Amino acid sequence: MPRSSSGYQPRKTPVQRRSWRTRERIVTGAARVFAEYGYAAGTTDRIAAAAGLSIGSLYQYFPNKDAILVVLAQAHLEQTAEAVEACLSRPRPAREWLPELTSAVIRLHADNPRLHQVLFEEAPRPPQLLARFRQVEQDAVETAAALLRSDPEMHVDQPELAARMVLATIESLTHRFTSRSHHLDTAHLTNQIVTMTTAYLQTCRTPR
Amino acid sequence: MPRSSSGYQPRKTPVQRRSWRTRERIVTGAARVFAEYGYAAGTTDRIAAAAGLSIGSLYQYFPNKDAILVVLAQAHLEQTAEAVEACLSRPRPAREWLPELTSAVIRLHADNPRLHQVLFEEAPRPPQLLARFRQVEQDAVETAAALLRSDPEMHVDQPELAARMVLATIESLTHRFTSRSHHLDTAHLTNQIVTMTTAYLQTCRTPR
DNA sequence: ACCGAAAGCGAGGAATCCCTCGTAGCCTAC
DNA sequence: GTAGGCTACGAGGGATTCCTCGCTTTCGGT
Repeated sequence: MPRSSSGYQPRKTPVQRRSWRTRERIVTGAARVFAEYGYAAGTTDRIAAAAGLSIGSLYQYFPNKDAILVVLAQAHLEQTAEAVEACLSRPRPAREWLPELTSAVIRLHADNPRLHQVLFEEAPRPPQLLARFRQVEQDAVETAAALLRSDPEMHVDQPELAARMVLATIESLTHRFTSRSHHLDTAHLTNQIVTMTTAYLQTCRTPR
Repeated sequence: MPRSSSGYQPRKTPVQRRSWRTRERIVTGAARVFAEYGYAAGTTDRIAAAAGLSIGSLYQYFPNKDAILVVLAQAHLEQTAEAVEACLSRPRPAREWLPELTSAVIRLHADNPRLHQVLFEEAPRPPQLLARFRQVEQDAVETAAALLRSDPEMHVDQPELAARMVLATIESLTHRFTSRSHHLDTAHLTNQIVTMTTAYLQTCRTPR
């Protein structure tokens, strides 16, 4: 728990080129430390050491430990939002965007599953982060629902519900099969998730 | 992190009736505290207070904080194993056991989702617990695969893989939709999960 | 009623951990 | 070249947590 002043804003904005690099070193070092030690044992001392930095310098850039975690989490969140945007921005049938989106989500997580687990499950998520999280999720659901509604090959009964289920399935199964070692390679996993969600969507056809 | 002697065995076995009740008070108190405060802030002091007990007495029954958590987690694990056993013990079509199993899993989690989240995601899971976890999972997969193989209404191509996907989907979606408040009531959630997994299984038919 | 053992008590030791603050080095603009 | 701000340092304060240990209270059989 942070004992210091509240807030997660950066303490000072770097002006010299040197300090920009230092900030980057802290963030990437923190990613390594959190992934290896988890949240609780990922101490600020360790993060500073991993960044090749003194503890005092670290606190020139971040007001507290959680602020570093927030930066990491937000980066992942924005990456995800971008991927969703890229897959769902233009209208096209689910047959096209479903495999693409699944593959993108898996790719985003295959990178460093343990870190994501720490960021979004183990660590405490500040309200600010949670709000953005929900927003990205809600946007994705609404966009996907719209695509389903105008899908010429697919007539699902309740697009909102179907979209939520499909997106939840993609993300949940991705988390599950990348975090623990279930020896399911990326290609097979993508295949299985696409099979499952496609089958589901086809079952949700409106009876006519 | 535990500073004390390693191991998670109970420190002493109760002999008087009084102490059996005390042990129970500790476990139920810990469940409340972990659910409310999470793992890190669920201190042994708080647990002792919730159990109406002094900290010293608590350590007469458990060698360290994690040992209490292990008891809670194992209880849930065994409950799950029983539910799986009850649903998959005798051969019958997926049409019958799939809704039953889904409903049972959801019922087990609807109880206290926050506690399960703490037990299996937030808290560190000792190897002993992880081993049992994998064993229960593997048993369930193998049993379900056997059922799928002998299912007269369903001819899935790779029963092992299909069973793993189905079970993973049931558990993952249950966790997801019970932990965060997604205003999906139990009945609808069951329905959706059954729809999804059934649709998946029917897609996995062996071409003949 | 008595006694040995079981159960209960809680102040405090030892170990971390987060973060501050006084000090020292470095860089850029002039 | 030098002044003044920007960056880096790291010992240690303050807070928190897990767990121990010496002592007291309660129980159950005789």
